[in-house]
Amino acid sequence: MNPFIEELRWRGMLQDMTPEIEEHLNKGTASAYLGFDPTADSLHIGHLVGVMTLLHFQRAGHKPFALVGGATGMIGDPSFKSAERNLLDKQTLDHNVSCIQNQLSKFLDFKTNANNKAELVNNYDWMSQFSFLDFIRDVGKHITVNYMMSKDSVKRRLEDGNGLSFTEFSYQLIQGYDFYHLWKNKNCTVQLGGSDQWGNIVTGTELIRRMGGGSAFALTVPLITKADGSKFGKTEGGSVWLDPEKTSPYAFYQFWLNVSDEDASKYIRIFTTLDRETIEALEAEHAQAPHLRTLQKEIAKQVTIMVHSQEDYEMAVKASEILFGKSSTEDLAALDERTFLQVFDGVPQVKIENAEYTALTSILDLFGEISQGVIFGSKGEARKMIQGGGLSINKEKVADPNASINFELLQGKYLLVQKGKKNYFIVEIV
RNA sequence: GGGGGAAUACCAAAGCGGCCAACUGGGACGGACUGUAAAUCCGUUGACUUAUGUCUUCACAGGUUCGAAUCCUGUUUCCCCCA
Repeated sequence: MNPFIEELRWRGMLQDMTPEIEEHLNKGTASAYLGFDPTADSLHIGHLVGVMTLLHFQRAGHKPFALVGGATGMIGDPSFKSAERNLLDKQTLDHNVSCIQNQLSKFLDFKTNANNKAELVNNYDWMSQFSFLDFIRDVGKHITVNYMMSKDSVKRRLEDGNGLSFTEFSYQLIQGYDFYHLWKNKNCTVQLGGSDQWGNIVTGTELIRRMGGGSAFALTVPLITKADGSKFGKTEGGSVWLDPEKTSPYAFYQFWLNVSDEDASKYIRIFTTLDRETIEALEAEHAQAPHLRTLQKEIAKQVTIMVHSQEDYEMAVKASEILFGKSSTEDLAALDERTFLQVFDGVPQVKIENAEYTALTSILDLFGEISQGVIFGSKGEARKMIQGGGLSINKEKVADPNASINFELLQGKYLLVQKGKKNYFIVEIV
């Protein structure tokens, strides 16, 4: 029985672990690391699982290392990818590394005076010191190719005929060496990671045994899935990023709010730090009145606040109420301009000259060339949508495409156009 | 190498001289219902337009015909059978 492992277990975050890890963690403060691949200049919500794992580790009194793969990112992990990766150039990589480091610093406690202060490391710092010859002599010598080829991640690539380059093949050695390096220099005895990392991690423990004669441990977290089988963390717009420039706090909040009931129980355990009693109480509440979506709201709240801020959360709630609640034209008109623009941050905008606007004779004309195809590709398309009852302006449904234009402009200059349920556009009359 | 078959819109799949911008299913997009859900039901789905219209489509290039996705010739690709 180890508190950290128990915590992961009831949260459904335990996939696999090496045999003696519990006894090891029970001995006192241990150190563990978890790696992040700098494939982009922001983390996305998939990475959050790793972040939470480290967070629980630190909360259990242990010392977490967040490793950003400045070196491994140059190679590309073959794990469960179907094809060879494109390599990023050094400059992009540097940029990505610093962005990700910056984001990570928000989640773990890097400032505490306690001895389990979180630390940020970059494997480029030690890997870049290595010459190729030194590496293959000092590290490569300890691991056989047979061993490396027996990994599922490599086997799969060999079997499906696409093959993999020597570069990607050697990935597990680099990652394995990271573990050895941290074990040797930072007394880091545990590596945490997603279940797809198991093979790489074990190569690390193997290296530690052979090169250092020591023992080290591994624990993996399951891959996050969705009940309907589609990929977790994706929306029509692509990944859900932690960077507010890439995914607005509003969109971020919405993502969590739209999680299905089946997934909500699972996610609230993984992505929030709420304790077991609280979660079970929320689940009971949710079961009583599923339409209130208690679980989704709580997840969305917790995660939005953790990743963004209290203010961003409140703004997202406000925006959601306006966009999806029973708000009316009056409610819209009552917003001050600042709030209005914040709520509709990221919504596509069209600017129309006042003279042109007043010259329009029918609603349909608004979607002709004057709006540059932003809202509709053509007038015919707009007409169909209006006839299908799918268009609202200022929250009021437009029924007749030929009706004349007679809208109250919000803030004296905006029109809020809604296409379908979730697509909003702002027309600004200038 | 010989013989046979197929190529249709995002996908699958009908059509086999005019009634075909092309049945139907899936997907996508809208609507109703609902919990900003699932299930269900309804509508749209070549383009532009809103007239009861024009234009561009049924592998590609030619041809027959008043008229072709439908017939003929050639080309390309794919599948099957025999060697």
